[in-house]
Amino acid sequence: MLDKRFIRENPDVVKQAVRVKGLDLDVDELLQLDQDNRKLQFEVDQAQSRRKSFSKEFAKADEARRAELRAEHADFDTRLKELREQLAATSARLGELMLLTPTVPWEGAPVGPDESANTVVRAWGAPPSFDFAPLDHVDLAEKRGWAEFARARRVAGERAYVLCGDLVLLERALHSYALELLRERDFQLMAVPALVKEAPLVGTGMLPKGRAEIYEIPADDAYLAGTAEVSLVGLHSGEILDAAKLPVRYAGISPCFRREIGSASRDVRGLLRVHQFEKVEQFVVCADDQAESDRWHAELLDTAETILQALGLAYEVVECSTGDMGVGKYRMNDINTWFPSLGLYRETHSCSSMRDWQARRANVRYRTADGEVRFAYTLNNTAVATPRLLAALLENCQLADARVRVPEVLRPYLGGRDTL
RNA sequence: GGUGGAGUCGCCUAGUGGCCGAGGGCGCACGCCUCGAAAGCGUGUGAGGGGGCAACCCCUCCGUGGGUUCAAAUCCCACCUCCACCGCCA
Repeated sequence: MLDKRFIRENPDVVKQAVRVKGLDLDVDELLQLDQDNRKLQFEVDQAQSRRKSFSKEFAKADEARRAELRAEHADFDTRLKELREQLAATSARLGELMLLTPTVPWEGAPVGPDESANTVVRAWGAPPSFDFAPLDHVDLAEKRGWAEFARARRVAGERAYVLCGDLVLLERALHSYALELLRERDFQLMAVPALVKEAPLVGTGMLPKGRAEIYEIPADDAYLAGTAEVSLVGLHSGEILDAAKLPVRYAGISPCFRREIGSASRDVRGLLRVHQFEKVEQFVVCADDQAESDRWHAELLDTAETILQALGLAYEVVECSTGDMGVGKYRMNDINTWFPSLGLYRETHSCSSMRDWQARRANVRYRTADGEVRFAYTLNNTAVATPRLLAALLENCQLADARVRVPEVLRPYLGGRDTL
């Protein structure tokens, strides 16, 4: 969501953002509605003001005068009611459009319709070379008795999986390592709800646009969140934070649920694209200062890269194009990790700067030292999302005999074992 | 699942239809006093929207949404959250 004043003053900038992001939003309609809405608001305010003085007079009036006033009121109230209805209609429509307004992307983002326009900004590590025929993560896991797919699907349908034995421990190890790293970097560890109400989903920007992607539980007016970000933003919804409390840094861990409705029959094999997964998410609320936000963006990226480097996984950092980054994002960098079985890099992390787009929706503000109330900036990035990263780890660290070498940083969480 | 109680300006609290245009206390800020501070005294103390060149003015907000009424923090309905107890349960 954007500042209405900004839209009024920079309609062309907003239109340009709508265009490069490939969105469907009529900015002129929005501006017209905004103008209509303000006019109506003004009229309603004035009518309301008169009505108040009527009521005061009524309290002091005698019966004869009261009858007169009642008669005058009848007309007046009809008109006020009409005005109110018009105002409700325009402001509801305006609100809908406001929820679709995009963050203006940073000038460095490649302009393009989708991920095909993304560019690689740097790469780290070399894909491993094997002197044996490496297995893909599915074959490897099944060979070791570490996963069940057919049976899992009997229980939970397509894209379901069961992790078994050491793979359960390895998954935990990845999360434990990520949480510990983030704790050392002054992030507050948070285990948050995945079962959430509608409001935080709207607040984060997952709704209304992403409705098809979210599991809904209508009986309880609830949803299953696709990321811990939903709860983390929601925690501060409606608050005015003390500037001294900023930046707020969270490492949120939660199960995540995605319907993958647009991915029918894509990546149906294995652990790459599943409906339920486990993720440690990095999340920051900071002051509305672009330079500071940029620093946090870099730090969130650095933490993710530190994790991948510590795991010894080759990756590339991608600058996401305007068409790929989504409505609310100012800047987005994906990190793609090497998957030997695919022979390519696949997304394992996604780092986003939202400016105040999310904070405006969720109404997260802060008070500056001189008492001014402002919307905060928010950022987020994956730390570790499993089982996708688990699959990468298996494939990259496999040995000729189908054992898996454990990266050193995970060994403390696996009883010191160097292979599984 | 059931029963009862409660949600007011950062915190506590007053408020049972018009004197609430929300009072008081705490906290906070500024001033007086003081060598300095504390205490004391005084003044101020929310958010959002709109109008005006401006000083300033108007409207909305007492958990949320409806309703009754000329008029709602106050009455009615629904929902949300919290507290207590009962039942069930990891």
